[in-house]
Amino acid sequence: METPDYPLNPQQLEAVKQTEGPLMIFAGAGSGKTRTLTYRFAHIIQSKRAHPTEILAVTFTNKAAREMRERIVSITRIRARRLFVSTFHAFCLWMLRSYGDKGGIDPKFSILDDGDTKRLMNTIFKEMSINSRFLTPRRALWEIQHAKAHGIPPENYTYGSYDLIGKRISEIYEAYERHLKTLNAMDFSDLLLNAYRLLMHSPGTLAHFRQAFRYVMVDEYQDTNFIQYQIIKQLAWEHRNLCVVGDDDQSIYSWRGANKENIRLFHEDFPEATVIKLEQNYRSTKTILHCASHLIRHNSTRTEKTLWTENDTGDPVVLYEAGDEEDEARWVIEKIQDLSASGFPWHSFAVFYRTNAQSRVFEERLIRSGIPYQIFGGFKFYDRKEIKDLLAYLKCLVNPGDELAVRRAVAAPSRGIGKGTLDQIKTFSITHNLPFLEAMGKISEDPAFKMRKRVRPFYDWLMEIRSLTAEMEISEILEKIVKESGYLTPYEGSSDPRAQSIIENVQELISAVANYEEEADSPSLEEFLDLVSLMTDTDTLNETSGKVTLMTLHSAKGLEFPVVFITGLEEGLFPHERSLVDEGKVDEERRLFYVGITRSQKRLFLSFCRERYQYGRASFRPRSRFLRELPEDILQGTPKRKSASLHGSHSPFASTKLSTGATAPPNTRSEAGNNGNDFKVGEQVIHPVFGRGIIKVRELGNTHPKLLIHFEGIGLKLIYPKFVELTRI
DNA sequence: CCATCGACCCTTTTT
DNA sequence: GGGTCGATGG
Ligand SMILES: Nc1ncnc2c1ncn2[C@@H]1O[C@H](COP(=O)(O)OP(=O)(O)OP(=O)(O)O)[C@@H](O)[C@H]1O
Repeated sequence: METPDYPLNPQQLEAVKQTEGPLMIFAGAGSGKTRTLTYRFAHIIQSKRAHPTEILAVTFTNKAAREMRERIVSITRIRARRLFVSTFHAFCLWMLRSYGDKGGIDPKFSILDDGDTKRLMNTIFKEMSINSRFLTPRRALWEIQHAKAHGIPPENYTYGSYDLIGKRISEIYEAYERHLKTLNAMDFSDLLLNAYRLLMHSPGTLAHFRQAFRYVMVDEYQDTNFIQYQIIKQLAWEHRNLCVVGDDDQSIYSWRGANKENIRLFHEDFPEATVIKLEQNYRSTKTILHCASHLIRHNSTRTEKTLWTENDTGDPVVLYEAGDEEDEARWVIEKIQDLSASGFPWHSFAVFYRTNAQSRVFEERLIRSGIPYQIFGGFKFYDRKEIKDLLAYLKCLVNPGDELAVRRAVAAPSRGIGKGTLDQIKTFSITHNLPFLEAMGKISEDPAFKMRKRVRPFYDWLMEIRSLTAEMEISEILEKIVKESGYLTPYEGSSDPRAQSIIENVQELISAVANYEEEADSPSLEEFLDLVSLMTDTDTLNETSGKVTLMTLHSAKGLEFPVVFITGLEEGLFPHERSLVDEGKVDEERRLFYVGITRSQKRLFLSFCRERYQYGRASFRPRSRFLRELPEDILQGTPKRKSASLHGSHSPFASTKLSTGATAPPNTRSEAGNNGNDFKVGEQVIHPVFGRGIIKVRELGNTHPKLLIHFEGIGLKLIYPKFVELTRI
């Protein structure tokens, strides 16, 4: 059967038709890679080459998976009971839960999130009495995650040539693994690593999966790590129907073990592979595309790609030099309002930044302006304390070995069972080789332990709930836990908005559970907890939500928006200072910028700040080197602003046209002014430009105090007395 | 045992 | 500026 009239160009169609044998689709941003992969999946079904469940497609995020699944269903009109389109993590988790017993894995294992692993590592450091400036828990975790991404077990761990520190980390790694085992838990990297081990140690399982998935496809291939590649390689090794899709210029996750080298490995392992290039960009204007291509050429190690578009030239890229982050946010929101007035709906806009910490100012401004927005990254709903507390109860019910969950549940709310008691239970569980919760059970019946009187009621209550899990809905169980534990009691009737929000969040959790039960085929507590563990907030992003989107550049991968703002283009922030030590790392930052630029369909706005508050202190940084790497002819500075808005155009920081090819111009601000410390709220002053005004707010800031001044006939302005000559009346 | 306060480290980026 | 952890006193 031939392809129906899929809306694809000839190269895309070629990739779709080439269903047999290894295939690499290698192409630049916005060239329809994901679209091609989706149609390829559909085509394999429609041409009856395989049953829908015999095709595996791996995506980068759950959201991408969900979208691809929906597209496939709408193209093929199949009734999809279970399509294997998911992230690596979700797929590996599924393998482990359903076939883990073949590799000696207890399928009820818990998944530890970042906070859990951090806390675990802290206790390990205490146990091993490690207190070093060079070896922090954070650092050890980082090393271990890296080792795991490369499939290195503790005994083989080495750290460069620094034997001493390497040996220490290897010991920590070993202890960490031991703890995970007693907890019957895995961290995120374990999901991949243990799935790989399962395949390698259980020939029957490997054979089964090789047969089960006759076609394998991977999106965002450039950001797969070593273990992920080994997994797909193993699955596809015999039938060799492996299609990978990627763009080396968009590799932005090497810091968490992603390995661009996988592109080369693919060619080595599958030398017969066909390579198809896609060269037409369907997403962006000519200007934006030119900007992106010009930038990325500054990277030394990359494969040159042709990328062209039939789209319009479009508007110039706009650069704004902001005084500080408040001014930057002010400018962004002003632009959003302008464009909104000319017909762009709120969800056309995305504001990107390098670090999550930068989001706050934008949020505040958006709230004040009454613009609806959605923010991703940083703090997740499921990271909130009240949510984690309640989920801990549910985890105890599933995995009695999960000491972390039990400890958390016991302490929320506090019920007279403290650290001493819990440590005794811990010791008992080790000496008697029992899961933590069972040790608690034994102790609560043993008269030798005085504290049993306090432990018993809690334990019995938990067991009672556990005995009900079979017959009750999950949401009912959760409600029972909330009610009978008295979790909300301290917050009820409180007028504190914080308490109010805790109650609301708990209610939201209950409805989330109920919602899950309604949607799922065969809901289970275990599956719900899995979904929560793997959920990221980008998964809840909605492109037609009628809201402005705020996110980091990393989260923006794979998305597209009509109007994009890339903010904080300062040396040390973007590229981040942690990357400056290493040319390769700066290249990755540049790719990140490339990814950001290429998310944009119609308009692109860039900005940087002269001054930015970090950790509450001011820092001055020159504009990002990346700005000098953009083509100067399409870049347009925003003309110097004339008063009119709430927060001021501090005249010394007027925007300038970008000057390329030279180092950033020196800071032109005058140091002549008063440093502001001797102005008081309520004082009247005269400003050289705005005239007579009264000081409303004095913000002491560390180095550069700010004054909020109300000027007659003009309104409120933010003034830096250090840079302007203010005269007292 | 637990609530509160202060010291300290922190910030890249996320499945 | 903020969140986490440990010391301290109730
Ligand atoms: N043949 C085509 N005809 C019309 N539109 C297309 C075609 N191919 C791709 N597009 C559109 O171009 C945009 C980019 O496609 P897609 O997201 O698949 O590209 P991509 O290569 O995966 O992008 P990136 O790697 O930058 O995330 C989408 O809006 C898609 O619908």
